[in-house]
Amino acid sequence: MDWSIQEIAKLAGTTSRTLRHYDDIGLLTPARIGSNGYRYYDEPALVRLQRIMLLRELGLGLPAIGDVLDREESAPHALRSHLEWLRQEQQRLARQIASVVNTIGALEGGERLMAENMFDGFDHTQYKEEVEQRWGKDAYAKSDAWWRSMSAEEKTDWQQRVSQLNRDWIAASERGIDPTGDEAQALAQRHFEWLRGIPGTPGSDGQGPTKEYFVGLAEMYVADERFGANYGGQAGAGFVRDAMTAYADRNL
Amino acid sequence: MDWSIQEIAKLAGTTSRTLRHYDDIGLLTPARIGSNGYRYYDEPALVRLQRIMLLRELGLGLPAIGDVLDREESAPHALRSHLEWLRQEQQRLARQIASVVNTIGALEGGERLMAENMFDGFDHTQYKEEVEQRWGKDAYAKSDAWWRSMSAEEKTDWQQRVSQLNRDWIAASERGIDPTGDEAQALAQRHFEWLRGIPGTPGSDGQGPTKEYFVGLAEMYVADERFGANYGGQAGAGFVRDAMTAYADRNL
DNA sequence: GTAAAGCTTGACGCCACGTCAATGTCAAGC
DNA sequence: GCTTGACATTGACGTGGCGTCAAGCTTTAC
Repeated sequence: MDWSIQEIAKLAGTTSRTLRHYDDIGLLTPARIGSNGYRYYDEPALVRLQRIMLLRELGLGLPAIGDVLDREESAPHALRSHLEWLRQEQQRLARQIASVVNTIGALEGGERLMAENMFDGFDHTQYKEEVEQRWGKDAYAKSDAWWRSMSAEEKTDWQQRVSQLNRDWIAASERGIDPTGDEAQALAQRHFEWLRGIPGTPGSDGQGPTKEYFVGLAEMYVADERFGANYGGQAGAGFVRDAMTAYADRNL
Repeated sequence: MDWSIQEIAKLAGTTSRTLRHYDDIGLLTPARIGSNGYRYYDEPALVRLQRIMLLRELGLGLPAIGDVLDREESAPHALRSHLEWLRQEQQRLARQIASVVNTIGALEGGERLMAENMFDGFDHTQYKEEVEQRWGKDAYAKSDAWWRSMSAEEKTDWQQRVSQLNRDWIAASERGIDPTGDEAQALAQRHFEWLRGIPGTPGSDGQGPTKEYFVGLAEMYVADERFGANYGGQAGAGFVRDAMTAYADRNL
């Protein structure tokens, strides 16, 4: 199964021109090229594109992105590092929102503005060098160390656990059992453990995710129907959500 | 009180070159220019710069930003519109995180990727036209309508309420009363009502902010010391946080 | 069979600055 | 008073990541 250049552009929310540019500079070459000269992309290309766009949001230049991707072995463990960045971005946004709310309050109160507060959360580029360092030399220190410390056996074991968890969720929801019952709660527990194992997740180095984070993720499964497809559609996602929130209420 | 070009650049997290560029194109002219030719900026210039940078993050071009700012009357009510955008960005990020978590799970489970899920939350530019429209012609429909529908009297009334609320928070915290007591809870109630009045805030058109949002904001006051300065420093922010969380526990 | 839509390869354009270069100015220390 | 180093000025050129034509071939839809 492969896609035309336009199809992949729409999927990724970019343009065909950009994809051709990426081909030109050798950043993302199509899976195959038809006898007519058309570019066709496959699934691995999609994964690579997702990573390219993540790195672009990070502010990296295209050559730097190429370096990072080519020095890469495992896509998943690099994606974990991306997650960390994304979460920092969320915090930056949160601070920016707070800053604007603050400015509104001050302006409407007719008070003096405190310059330092006004721009909190704004500096988007400040870490640029640090970012280049991290993604260049440092080789994903945290995430990498974590993944590398596993033996090949442990790695496949980890993968199988994820896969099994997904299947078990679907099976449980299809059997129509009680999401607050023991069996579903055991699944929620496993889900919790899985999240804890992802570096960069809040609480991954300690007691595990916070209640808010855990519940928030569960809600997201339902809120976005396409996302819930992983758990066998809307109904499955709802089941997962119910089980997870019940678990959070009791244990977190 | 005014600042040199470098000082203001550091405050805003940008460069002096950018500020000179903004001066060149007439987007942000210094408050005054010394006899030596140096640029000096004052407080209104800072406010304008904050808004410029917000609009830049929106993806607007500099000429468009100039248009928007010059057509502007009230800074606060425009900032409210910005808030809405920022919150949408947060949601986009949340979806992007979910998407990446999803990809990790799928890759490690060795499952097939579903292309539509992979890029959820990525499209950053899709709304560009819509944004230009909104900030151009549409004249901040929601926020504007809300603000304009108020009489002059109501507007000053609103402003005074904000200002008074801030002062009351500080006074209460300095008196050392119990944050869970009736008096502090009344303040939390007023804070709640204020947030409800800000369009774009989750729940602003209904029952008011959700518990999570309310508590999250309270936590932020403490987490970032500079931000808490509005409430009379660390201690004041802690007091506000305690009162707000107690309020949320009981009423939300 | 024809039109509309999509693909190709160039090639030029462009915005928001980065990055020199050459020079003037301010504050601190000797 | 003189030097030094940080910071300011204007001017000009450079550039990254595409957008945007142009001219022509292919595929799809009717």
